[in-house]
Amino acid sequence: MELPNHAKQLLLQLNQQRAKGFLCDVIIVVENALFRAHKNILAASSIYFKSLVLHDNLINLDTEMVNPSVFRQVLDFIYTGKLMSSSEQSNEQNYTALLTAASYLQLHDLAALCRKKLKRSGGKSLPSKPSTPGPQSRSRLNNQRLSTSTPAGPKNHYPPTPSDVDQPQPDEGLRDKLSDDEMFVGSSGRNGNGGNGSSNGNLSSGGSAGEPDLGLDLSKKSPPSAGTATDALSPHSISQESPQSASVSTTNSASLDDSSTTLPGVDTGSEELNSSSKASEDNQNQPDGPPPQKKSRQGARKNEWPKREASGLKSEDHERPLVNGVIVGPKDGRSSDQSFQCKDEDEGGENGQDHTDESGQSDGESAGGGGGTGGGNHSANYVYRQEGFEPAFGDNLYVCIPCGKGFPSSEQLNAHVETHNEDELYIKEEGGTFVKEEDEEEAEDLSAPVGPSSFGSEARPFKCTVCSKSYKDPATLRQHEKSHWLTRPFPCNICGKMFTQRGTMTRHMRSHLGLKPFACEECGMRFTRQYRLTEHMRVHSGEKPYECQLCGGKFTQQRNLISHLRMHTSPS
DNA sequence: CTGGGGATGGGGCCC
DNA sequence: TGGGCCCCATCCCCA
Repeated sequence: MELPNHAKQLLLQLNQQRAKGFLCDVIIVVENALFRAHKNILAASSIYFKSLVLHDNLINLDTEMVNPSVFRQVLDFIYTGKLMSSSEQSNEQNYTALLTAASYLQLHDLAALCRKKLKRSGGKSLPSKPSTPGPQSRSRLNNQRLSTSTPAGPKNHYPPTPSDVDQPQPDEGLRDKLSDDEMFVGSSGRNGNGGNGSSNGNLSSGGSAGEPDLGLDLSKKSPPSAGTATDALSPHSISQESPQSASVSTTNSASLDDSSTTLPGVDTGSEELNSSSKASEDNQNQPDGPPPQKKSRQGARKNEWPKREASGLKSEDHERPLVNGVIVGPKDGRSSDQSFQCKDEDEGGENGQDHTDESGQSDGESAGGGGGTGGGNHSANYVYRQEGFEPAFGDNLYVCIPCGKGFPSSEQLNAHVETHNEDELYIKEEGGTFVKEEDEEEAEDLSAPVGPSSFGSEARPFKCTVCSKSYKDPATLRQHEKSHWLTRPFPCNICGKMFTQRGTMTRHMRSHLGLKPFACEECGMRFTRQYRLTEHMRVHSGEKPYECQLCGGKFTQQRNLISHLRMHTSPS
């Protein structure tokens, strides 16, 4: 007994879900375009994707290898098995580009298809050896850097180089990768920065030089997580997607919707951590008992950040995956960053979901991209609309989210986006919100009592003309002066929040993505920053280096000492 | 119920 | 650019 149309129907459904962003759990960034998709689907169609989605919910593709238009076709192909030709370019060009992309992405069927097409059309332009573009090698470097801790061989790079991908043995890049991931398993290197290898160098591929926003290497050391990697990546396992690989998403289960929790029997193995993942995880890790945490507190804690995120995403939307909707920048106010607002473009996708779709095809109503609207905040999200998914925009498939304008080409969108950034650069002075910072002095004395504390009084010849703070070197002064600017040059690509320092912004991005590279060996808890881990380790060691001079109370953290001191000093 | 303490998250900023 | 440390905010637990 076999349903003849089963596969087809299934694909159809999936494609419709993609159209609505329903259950989409990964965003692929291509230049300024964002595509949403399902990890499982991507992983099932390409080993390369498989390795990427393993640790990341945001994937940045090398723009030298694929552009938004091409990627749209690629994605369509993945979800439909059909090649929709692009009207923008000559067919041959298009197939050439597609072939390059397919090779890069290790979509071998698609590549073969393109080759066939090209051959048929006389294809001498067959790009059998796409030249190695700069960014590519950049990302490769990056990946090597990222995975320095892994012994994986010299070819330890993620985005396979073109020469790799075009090899007949497609799995080569993967194999390298495999070893990477295997290294994650139980590799608890951590601490001294030892552990963890790569994950996505791809985020850094960033495309054409000088693309400040996208070329982020957010993962830096990626989580030693993914105990799952081993089998998830076994070369032949594509079709037998193990539950583990399905569950991997590690980096950000926070952003996965509950579907991710529907993988009960999943033995996450050492996959630990996933600090953000739900309670079920604890059980998975410790099938026969409570989690190792000494305090239930920690168990509870584990949920914290997902919780926050969820709360930010509107409670009605129960854990709607962050990536599912495009997240729009917070309005203002400091803590606003903690409450991302999820664009509800796909309302129907989640609750009202399916249904609506039967009729048809990919013409669902509201599309992936996110309602274009933007509602006037400074989001920096730019979505490339997936064809057919958003009739409202007609031919203008490239839509700028902040203002909702559509553009017929990525170039035009890019140009437009530029103007946004500039605007944002010079606006943003709005009342009051952007304040804070100078409240540090008072606390200073409080924290003084103990701790390694501060300020030697070396020469600080570089003085800020605005606030007269002084610094040892001009670079620091420059950096400081930025804090006086009315503008913040570094926008978060996901929520649009602006930052004065790139580093702060990338760190912030990590929190979106749930990248928590630093894991505690004792309890598996994970952190976004080394410092946090250090701090946390005192919980286990019992060390309490901070002592209150007034009452002798000891604290593991300086900040707690400070708040304690407030208690002493506050009138009440 | 409340306040204090423990613990964690995120942003700013200096080095 | 990344690390480290500061800050505030917040959550949870417990007395």
